[in-house]
Amino acid sequence: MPKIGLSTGTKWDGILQTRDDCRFVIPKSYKAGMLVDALIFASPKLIEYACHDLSLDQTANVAMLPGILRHSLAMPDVHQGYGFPIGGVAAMDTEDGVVSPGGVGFDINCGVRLLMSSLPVQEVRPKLRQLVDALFEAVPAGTGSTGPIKLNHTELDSILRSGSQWALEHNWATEDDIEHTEERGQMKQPDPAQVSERAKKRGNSQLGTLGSGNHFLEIQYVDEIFERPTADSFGLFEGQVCFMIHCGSRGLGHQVCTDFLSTMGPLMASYQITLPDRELACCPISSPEGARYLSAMAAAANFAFANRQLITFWTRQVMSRLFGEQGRLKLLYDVAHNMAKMEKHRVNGQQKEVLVHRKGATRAFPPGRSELGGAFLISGQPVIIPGDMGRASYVLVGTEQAMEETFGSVCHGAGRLMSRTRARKQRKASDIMAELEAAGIIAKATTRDGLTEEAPAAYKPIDEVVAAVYNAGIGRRVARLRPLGVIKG
DNA sequence: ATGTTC
Repeated sequence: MPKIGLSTGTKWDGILQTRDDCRFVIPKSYKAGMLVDALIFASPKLIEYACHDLSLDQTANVAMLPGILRHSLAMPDVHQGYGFPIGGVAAMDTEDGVVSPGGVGFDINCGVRLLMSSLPVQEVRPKLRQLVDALFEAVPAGTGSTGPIKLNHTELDSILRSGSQWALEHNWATEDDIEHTEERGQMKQPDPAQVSERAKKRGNSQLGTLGSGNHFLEIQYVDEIFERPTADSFGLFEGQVCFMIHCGSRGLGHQVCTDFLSTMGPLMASYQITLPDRELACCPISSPEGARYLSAMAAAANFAFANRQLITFWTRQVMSRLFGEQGRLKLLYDVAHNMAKMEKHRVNGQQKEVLVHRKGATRAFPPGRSELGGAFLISGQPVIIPGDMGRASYVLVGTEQAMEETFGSVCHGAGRLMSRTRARKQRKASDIMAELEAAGIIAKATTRDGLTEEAPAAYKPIDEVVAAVYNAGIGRRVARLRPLGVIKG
């Protein structure tokens, strides 16, 4: 079997077949225990990147999980994560398959939304510094940051049950926001009783906060439209100022993941599950523990939807103060990047319900899928792909090809190229800030590390990641956005 | 990602 050019020093030394320009395969014969092939979407350059960490080993390991259907999938932004790679997709048979907290990730329902203004970039630039300062003031950011809302137990449970719907009841959201959020901002079958007291304690002061790491609030403008009719139907136009919010379920979701990893790990032997990596802790979907995790995950996901909705509200308040009626913001869409969901897919010629784990991957449904309401039923689902703070972000749209190959999924971002430690050592925060300013981008972060670890050079080139997606036909480009200002944790 | 080692 052909091996592709693996330079010395790469960590991956296994079998990797090149199927075409954007598809690479690790056959199940590679390693005992693999139940299906691993299929990686990439380019010759991006697959090289994936060979430099544990991405491919992890993608092969996921192919060993009981009940996995079709392929263990990796997106072009893949990089190593906890057990599963980030940029991984795995769909499980609901009868004999497993659910794995590591297949969702620590930040349950980490996700991203795009708010559209009606303002052209030239009208915002004169007030850009003021806008960045006001947003930095209005949106709590950073590790352990807390917000102005203190929730009692009853209210927190209400958020865990209702997500964005709770925000609507308190006038933090509009009906239009709900219609433009995946799952209408309310995952089905949440159970607050499955969320530990410790998780609730961590979450009860963190609603409406950004957090740290790769989370951000960015001011952007539409730089290029690739598909005009779709852009028109989404409400996107050249020069338009937009706001991208990227964050998740904060300490609450993190604790839910931690709790269930320690619950499931010791139980695997009793379910006769043997896997090569303890980070792949899992239980059958049909087991009590599997069901409990899914209902706790749904509750944490609802917290994340409400969290992004509150940050939306703070952003609208600032825009209204600075631009009045002109500063109105409409939500294009809100997508989850870290989630396991029950969905109907065609497998081996028949429609069946499967559990799709997406970890650092975005649902990308085509026109006609019943989950999509209103205009998206005709256009297909908007897919929002953040890049890095210096280059670009994208809006894509879902395709039928994705349903056939990736259970309706695409990448979730650029994907890290270097570790946080390496990124920190490589550049000074003041240099990155100066470079961004020279490019007309104003960045404001709570810590210097927040900037160095998230420097553009720490990420893969988003243009190439997105090119791999549309070359494979699993998503189409609608618009590219450029950064103007960024708030970091 | 994360009260960045209960």
